[in-house]
Amino acid sequence: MKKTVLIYGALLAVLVILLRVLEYRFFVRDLSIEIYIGIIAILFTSLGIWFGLKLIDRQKSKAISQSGLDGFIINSEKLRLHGITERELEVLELMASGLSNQEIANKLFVSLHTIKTHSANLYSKLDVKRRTQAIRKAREISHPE
Amino acid sequence: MKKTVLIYGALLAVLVILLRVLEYRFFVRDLSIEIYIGIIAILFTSLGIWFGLKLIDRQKSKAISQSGLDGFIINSEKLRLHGITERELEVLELMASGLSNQEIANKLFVSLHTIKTHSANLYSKLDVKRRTQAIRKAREISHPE
DNA sequence: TTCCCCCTCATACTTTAGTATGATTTTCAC
DNA sequence: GTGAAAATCATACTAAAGTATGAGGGGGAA
Repeated sequence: MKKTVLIYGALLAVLVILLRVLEYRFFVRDLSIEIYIGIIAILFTSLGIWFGLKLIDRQKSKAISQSGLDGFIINSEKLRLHGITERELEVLELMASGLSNQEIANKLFVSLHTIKTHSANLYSKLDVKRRTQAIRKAREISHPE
Repeated sequence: MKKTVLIYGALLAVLVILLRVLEYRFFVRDLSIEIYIGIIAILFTSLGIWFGLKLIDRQKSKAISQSGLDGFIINSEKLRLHGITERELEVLELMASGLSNQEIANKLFVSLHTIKTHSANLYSKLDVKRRTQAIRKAREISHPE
């Protein structure tokens, strides 16, 4: 956690320095400073959005998993017995809602690779081969009868 | 939606101008430009975070409004209203049971190509892009509420 | 009988999904 | 603070899924 802060701090510093250098190299006070400021603004707004979403996502997943929210498939308790983790559960739910791996990755702010890893683990835990089977099995486990 | 963008854009512009004015009034190029940039960076990072949160909020309400379902027995009648044929229905059911296209093809004694054609037609009739979405949508149509 | 719909099959792609393996980093309990 | 479990990201594949387009045969309705 502290490392993360340091990294972000460093990144920010680097960006600032880089911008400074750019200013001297290319803008040389000739180019309207408004444009310069605009660039900085956009850059850091993006950074902020990304950072904010990352943070929120972390909080959210914790909160959701406890409130037992949302009527979908998932009976967390029963699925947990199969060794399925919190994150895998999230991925499973999004899968069941019809999203592609890429879309899930965007939604959770992680890479496509990560989603693939999660889903692969999920499949082996549920003893299935495909996402459609995983969805089906999860439903069976959650709502037996 | 377009209005929102305009509002935010205007807000951003105002901020930029304000910063520009501030620069002339108080900093007058004496104060180290790094600090100046830093302030801008922090400001816009905050703006970004706030904006990101706004976005998330909107997504969340949408996502929640569309979930909820249960067992999946397909109500042919209702699906037929969407122009889905008998064969397509069969394919859909087998899909929902987690079979691959190849497996479906074997089961129905037709070629893989045929299954792909059926599923493509199915998707366009259900207005979806993937099999998981088709399954979900079919379930929604069959068991509304 | 001719037209239209359904089912079938095909070629030739592009895009996602899934597998195998390895690595780093967090987190949490002991 | 160590160690184990989770989560992340990555490379490099192979295997499915999905898209676009065309085409032939069969059966029912006009």
